[in-house]
Amino acid sequence: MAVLSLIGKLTERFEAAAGTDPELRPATKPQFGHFQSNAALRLAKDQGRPPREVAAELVARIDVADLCEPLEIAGPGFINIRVRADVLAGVANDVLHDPAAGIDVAEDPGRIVIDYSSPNVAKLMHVGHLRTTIIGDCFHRVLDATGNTVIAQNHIGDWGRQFGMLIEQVLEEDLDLTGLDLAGLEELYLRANAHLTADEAFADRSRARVVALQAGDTETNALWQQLIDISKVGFNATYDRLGVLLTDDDLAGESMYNDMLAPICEDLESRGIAVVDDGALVVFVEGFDAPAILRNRHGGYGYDVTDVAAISYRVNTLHADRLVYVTDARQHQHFLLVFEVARMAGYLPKSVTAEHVGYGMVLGTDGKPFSTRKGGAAHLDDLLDRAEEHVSRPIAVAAVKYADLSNQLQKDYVFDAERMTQTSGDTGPYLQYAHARVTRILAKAEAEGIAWETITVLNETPEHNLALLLSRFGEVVSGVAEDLQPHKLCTYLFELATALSVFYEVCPVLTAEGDVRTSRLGLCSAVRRVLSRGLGLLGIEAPDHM
RNA sequence: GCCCCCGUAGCUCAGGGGAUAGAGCACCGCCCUCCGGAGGCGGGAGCGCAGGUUCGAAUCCUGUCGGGGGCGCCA
Repeated sequence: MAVLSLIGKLTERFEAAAGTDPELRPATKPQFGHFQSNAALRLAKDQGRPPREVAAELVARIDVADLCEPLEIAGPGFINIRVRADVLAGVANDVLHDPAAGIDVAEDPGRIVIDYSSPNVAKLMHVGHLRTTIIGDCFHRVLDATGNTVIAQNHIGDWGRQFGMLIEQVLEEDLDLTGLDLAGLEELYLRANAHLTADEAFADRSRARVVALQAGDTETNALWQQLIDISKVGFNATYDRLGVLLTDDDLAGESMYNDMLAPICEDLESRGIAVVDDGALVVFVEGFDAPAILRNRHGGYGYDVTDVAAISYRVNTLHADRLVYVTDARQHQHFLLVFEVARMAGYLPKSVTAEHVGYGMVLGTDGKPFSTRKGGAAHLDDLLDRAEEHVSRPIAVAAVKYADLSNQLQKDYVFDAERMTQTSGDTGPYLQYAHARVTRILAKAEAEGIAWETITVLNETPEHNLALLLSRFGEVVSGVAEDLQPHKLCTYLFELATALSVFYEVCPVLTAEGDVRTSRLGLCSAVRRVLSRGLGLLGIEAPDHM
């Protein structure tokens, strides 16, 4: 049984007395106590009475003496709440002993498909893939921790016209693919692309090769499979370096939907949802100026219909009840359009939600799209290399992930390797440090044979602040599971780490005595668990020493 | 031309109806016989602009300016 959050308990009591959601919020200033309610201000409006009078009446009716100090009315009619010290010790103790560290299982856990990462075969992962991979991994962890069944779908680009030219180029060079790695394939890609634009005959052969691939020609498909296998090795090397959850089991490339495309077109056309316009089969959707193009006038299928097919597969075969897409923000309208088409088709029922989480670009410190020092298009590994110029690998990865997740996803963000790897300030390494330091204290206590079991007494303000923060962890995590905004978890963890530093200043742990010492050790232990768990949800390791 | 996203401190970012708008970095001043000072305390400095809704607007609405992006057969 998860810990019922403090704010949850208080809300119940207030609601019982006030008959309305008290909208409890953490107090904006320490002198206002721990929480505040503005309920009286709203009620006063409806009742046409002075707010302070309404507040006074509420205070008289609300029964929270077992949880709080006497309620106070302040300003125009705010009700300020200060939680009793013994209650704070109790909630900290609950977190300490809760195996989930206060994370609640979702009320209505579901099957959630997350579409993320999605690199292209025969190409190295580039800057943009950093964000989708990190963000999707965080969603994966958070949604899993809150009791959902998460199905990752790595929608790799393993189908389409480019394979015609790639395979033709391999045949023409009589290239032995077995000796190549992903970087080698990318070079092949560049050669093929240059060849394509320069040589009409080659372009014709490439088009024919695409047809052969789709027709299942043996030699063509064998080469295609080789390209994919080599690419997978390259992708996995990057995933290992990043420490994300993706495996080959999550691969669900575009090619998977190939056989679904023609039937979908037939289905939609026969029902009058899709129409032929200018030679192409399209779906017009109200509110969108351009239609979705299912099949182009040459009979080829594009990404619109592939994404519709993917929705159908995820709903009908994977039985998802929530679809999450993590791609860059420029594709936002595309996905809204595709969702709408799938709704019109009935492939995406009302009971299934579909969300596109768009993220902004990665910028260099000059404010322009991030590029290599030479000015070229940056690969994902270039970014990690840049961070590793300042700190060792595990810390560099933490720094990059935290920098990515700690601001609002839809905004562009500045990749400043030097700043993000600092161990002071709002950074990943700072949080890792906080975890390492508190771990050290606990280890020392253990080495000295000092045991701690229960948090019984918390008398100092910094202890209260830590306990209050601990009590909020569960709701912060459910919030991220709900609205998919990981920066809120980052902010929370940074506040917790900062509160821990303040605590150290005034509350000696090992040199304290009796219940005070065991309580402080317990508090440290609970904070350590939440830091570790919280970082884990961001996909960041929490080392015991640095 | 239409549509989407974003304008908060010198810089990087939180806050998205509620009290005197917060943090980090940088800068200045204090605090080290102290479990990890990779700290703590204090200081200066800000909601692009104009209307509107509201008891109350950085937050919601409209307009406007600025930046980025998207607009039929690429993904």
